[in-house]
Formats: sequence, C-alpha cells, structure tokens
Amino acid sequence: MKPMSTKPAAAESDQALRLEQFLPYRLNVVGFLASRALGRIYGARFGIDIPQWRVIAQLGEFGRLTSRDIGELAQMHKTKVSRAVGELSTRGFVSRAANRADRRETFIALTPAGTRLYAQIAPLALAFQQRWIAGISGEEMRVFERVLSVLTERGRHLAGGSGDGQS
Amino acid sequence: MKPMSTKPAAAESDQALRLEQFLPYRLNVVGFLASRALGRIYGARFGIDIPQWRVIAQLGEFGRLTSRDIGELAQMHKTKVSRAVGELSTRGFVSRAANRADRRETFIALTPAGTRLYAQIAPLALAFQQRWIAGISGEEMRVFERVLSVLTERGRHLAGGSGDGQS
DNA sequence: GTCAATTAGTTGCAGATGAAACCAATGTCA
DNA sequence: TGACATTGGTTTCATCTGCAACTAATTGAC
Repeated sequence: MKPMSTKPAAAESDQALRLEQFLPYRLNVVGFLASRALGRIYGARFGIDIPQWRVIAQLGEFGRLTSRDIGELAQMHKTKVSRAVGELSTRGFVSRAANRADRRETFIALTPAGTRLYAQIAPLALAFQQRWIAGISGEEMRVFERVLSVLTERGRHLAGGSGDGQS
Repeated sequence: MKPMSTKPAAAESDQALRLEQFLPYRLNVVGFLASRALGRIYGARFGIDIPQWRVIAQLGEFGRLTSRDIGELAQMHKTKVSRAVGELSTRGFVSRAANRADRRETFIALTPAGTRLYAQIAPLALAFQQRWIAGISGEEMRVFERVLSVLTERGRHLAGGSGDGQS
C-alpha cells in the first residue's frame, strides 16, 4: 500500500469524502467478510453454500415453510430460493410436498438427513458468532445491534426497495 | 409472511439459532441494502456501478494510483479493478500512464471529465449517508463505528482471509 | 359462471464474478 | 550473468445472479 499521492482532488468541501470511512462501503465490506468466513466454515465442511444454508436455517427454526415464506424470512430472491431448494432436494436434505389447499405452493421441510445436518451446523454457526464478538462488552453490542436495526430498516426504504434480492 | 410452524426442530440447546438475529446474516443484509441503495442513486444517474464508483472515489481521494493500490485500498479483487478501470478508461473518466520506473504497473488517474464526475457524485454520496444516519445520536454512532471496526478487522482474519475479493 | 388479474414457482438468458492460467517485467540468489 | 521466483495486470472459463418471460393455480369482478 503506497498511496503515491499527487493531486488530492478532494478536500475542497467542508466535509471530504473518505471511502474507508464511508458507511455504505464499510457495511458492504463487513457483510462480505461475514459471508466469506461463514461460507468457508460449512462450505468446505458440508458442501453447502450461503443460500442453501439460509434455507436450512429457516426450516430448522420454523419447521415447514413455502418457498415464498423462505424468501421473505431469509431475504432471498425467489429464483435463488428455487435453486437452493432444488439442490437441497436432490441431495436429500429437504422434501417437497404439495399443498392440497392451494396447489400453487409447495411445503418445504427438512428430511431426517437435513435435520441432522442442521443439528451439526447450527452449533458451529453460534460458536463462530461467539468467537467473532468475543471481548466486546454487552452494552456496546446492544448499542451496535440497535443502530444496526435502524440502518437495516431505513436501508430497506431509502432508495425504493423492491423487497427481495440478496447476494 | 405466514410461518405455518409445525415442528420447530431448533430450541433444544440452551441457545437456539435464530437467523434474523444471527450477526453474519444481519451484516450481509445491511451491506446488501447499502450497496443497492447507493448503486441506484448514481447508477441510474451516472451509469456507474459499484466497482467503478470505488475506483473513482479512491482516485478522487488520493490522486494517482496503480491498479494494485486501488484494489488494496478499496478491497476489490484485481480482476474487478481491471475491468472497472478498463470501462472507465474507454468512457474517458480515467487515464492510464505506464510507470517508466517499473513497466509492469500503470498509473491510473482521473481525467478532467472524471474529476467533474467525482465532484458531482461525492456530495451526493455524503448527503445519502447523512440521510441514512439522521436521528442517531453521535455517541451511538461512535460506539457503532468502533464495534464495526473491530468486527471488520476480526472478520478479515477469522476464516483465513486471502486478502481481496468483494461483491 | 367466465374472464381478467394476481400469485407461487421454474427456467432462459445476459451480465457479473472470481479462480486459475497466462504474459511481461522485475527481483533474487548463486 | 543466468536460472528461478515473484509481481502487476489481463483474459479465459465456469459459476452465480437477477430480470423477464413463462406455466399453473387461485382470486376477484361482473
């Protein structure tokens, strides 16, 4: 890292833009790091990617869901849900069962193998989170999470969000 | 959103996993929202995407940089830098000049048109950030940013990071 | 009851992305 | 000096992603 500055075009306004302090940039970087770190943990160990993990997590938490519900709960585009569920289904981790009351939608649920997988991954995920926030005081984390909630909620509406879509 | 719970497979351990409270998930969502909102602002208005914006921001801040420096400063994979610089170059916003001292690397800098573009976008970006954090107290933001820094730094090392790469 | 509008979910397609291969230039070490 | 490793940067290729179009089923208006 040798900046090699010659003509800093910024710094004329009262408040200059510095990318490494710019909030959208920082949030995007930390979000990317989170995904990458977590993805490596159970990606290499279980052959699961992030969308698949989210599907499994929601099913492990709520039991039985439609694809639409999964998308809404896990903030995933419906095509991503469709593909993740398809892959998990062919691998035998989830089952699909038509809803007889509304035959457009399908109930997705964990199979026994899927439940075992969830029982393996969930503790790892929680342990990872613990290791990540170790040493940060409870009060600081409370403030952090409160602000994070505000930013998330506001971010959903700030630029006219359509609703879903996720990396 | 109708969870339709039947058999909540979780909640057996002393600490159940709830995805909407899971930090990596939350950070990834807010990061995505940040990118999307910001990307729409100057994407629709200037035809610039996020990687290109990051390149311009760094050049506007530091003046003249090699592609390698841009990648390190802006946390971008070198192929992404290469493509962003290539596109910005053909559009006349940046110039490339070989370094005569080390002819492997190339100096990238904003052209006059690029500087004008930066002068237009930077205030918009700052205003967007202000609108986003409006109403949050200074003390809360200080705590938030401090924790964010810790999480970012730790996230870089937690799962054996290679260094670059970015969405 | 019928037809238009809506919804759940899948698929085709075009663009974005990163790993790996690659090229040219520089550094290193004998 | 001469081999070999390293580095800056580009390109190829396989994959992922989301938009748009599509099918099938349901709802609503009349």
